[in-house]
Amino acid sequence: MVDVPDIVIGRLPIYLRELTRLAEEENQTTTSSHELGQRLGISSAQIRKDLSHFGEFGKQGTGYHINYLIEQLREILHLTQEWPVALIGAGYLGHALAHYDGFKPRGFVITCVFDNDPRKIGENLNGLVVSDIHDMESIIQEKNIKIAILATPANTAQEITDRLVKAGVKAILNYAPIHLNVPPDVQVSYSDPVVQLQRMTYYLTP
Amino acid sequence: MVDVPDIVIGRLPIYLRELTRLAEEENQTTTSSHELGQRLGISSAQIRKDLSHFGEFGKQGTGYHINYLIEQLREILHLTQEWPVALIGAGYLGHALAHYDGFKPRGFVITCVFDNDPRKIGENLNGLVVSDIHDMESIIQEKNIKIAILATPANTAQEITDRLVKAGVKAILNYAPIHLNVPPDVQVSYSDPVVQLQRMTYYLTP
DNA sequence: AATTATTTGTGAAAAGTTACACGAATCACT
DNA sequence: AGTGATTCGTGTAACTTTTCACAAATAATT
Repeated sequence: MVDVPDIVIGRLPIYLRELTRLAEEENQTTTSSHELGQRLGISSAQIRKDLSHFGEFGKQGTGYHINYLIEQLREILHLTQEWPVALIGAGYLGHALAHYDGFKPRGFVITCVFDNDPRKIGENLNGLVVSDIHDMESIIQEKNIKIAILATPANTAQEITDRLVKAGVKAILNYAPIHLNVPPDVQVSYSDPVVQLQRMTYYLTP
Repeated sequence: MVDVPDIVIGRLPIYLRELTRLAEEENQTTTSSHELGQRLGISSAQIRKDLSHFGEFGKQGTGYHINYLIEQLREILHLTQEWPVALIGAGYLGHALAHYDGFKPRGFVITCVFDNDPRKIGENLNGLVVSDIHDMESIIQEKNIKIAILATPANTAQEITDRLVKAGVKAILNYAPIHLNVPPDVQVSYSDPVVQLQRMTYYLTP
């Protein structure tokens, strides 16, 4: 279990999401690697191989008990605790993230919001008061926050990242359209809509 | 040039983004695969291999002329035209996307916005009037739109996707937390912040 | 009880991706 | 003009990831 490829880890949240759907919307208690793969456009063999890195969760002839597999995946992904998250940036995107109701049921709670714009500081954002970015480090350390969502313009992103890392943050979800330099023990995940659109236009005929 | 791996295509927009930065912010006219790789955390050999799928853009001893390489990448990715984009969903996320000023300079223009909520229809969203989703197909076909951004709740996403595909859309950027089923000639790109966070928590010690 | 149909977990093969390393071209400097 | 330093493009090797295919276990059916 020591050295599971990151590409495998990246699929586990997608399995978890679809399993939750199967349980909640289709009211199923059991599924198979074949059914899950069908629904996700992934081969059944890949799903079985992925899961086999962590143990034996299925039963020949039957498949997987959905609630049990959900529980196992939540443990593997360290989702048995709720993770507090710092949100940096209270612009339109910050608003959208602060109001998103999909975080809580899947393990995350936005706990504080920061901005450097005096007009935004003090604003109430879905129950959270926007704090001065000057206080970012102290609040993050006080609340022992390890995850941040970066929703600022590109020109401040690296500078804020450096401050987040110094404050002890170990995972950053970056919405700014820029590559971030971080130490090897800090995770970064990127979300630049234009990069995603440009990848797709390659396949389109102009 | 016929069969370039998708994983290579996915890196080209990142090269393009960093090259633009080098040109605009660092005022450089020339760079090397080594410098570009350093800045992006990618090996120089990989950058050269990636580019070699499409031609020979560099010069031994010198490297790459940035503006020329940008132009070539824009042609490869079909970014010499501006792409009109339909935005589905005028909630908080729709607002954020409609106000994002990063689309235009990188090749995309949100041209129409749809929602099914009567309170939102008619609303002015950064210069765009929100249309009734009932009119989605006719407007998309009339404007010959091939790209859509899906910013709706999960429970309507597949149904709207089916309608988009019927209307001729060939690329969908999906923010709803759900896998979409589409025909093989339609591209889908996913952006679910929770999936990205969950991938990172695997590496965090709880 | 025996037979047939499912389905898992996995070793081995196949396919895909990345890194290495080097010839060749170019540039900078003496 | 010659020497040394850069840098590209690329064939090959190393590594990673996916697919295949099958024994073993279970369930359903006769």
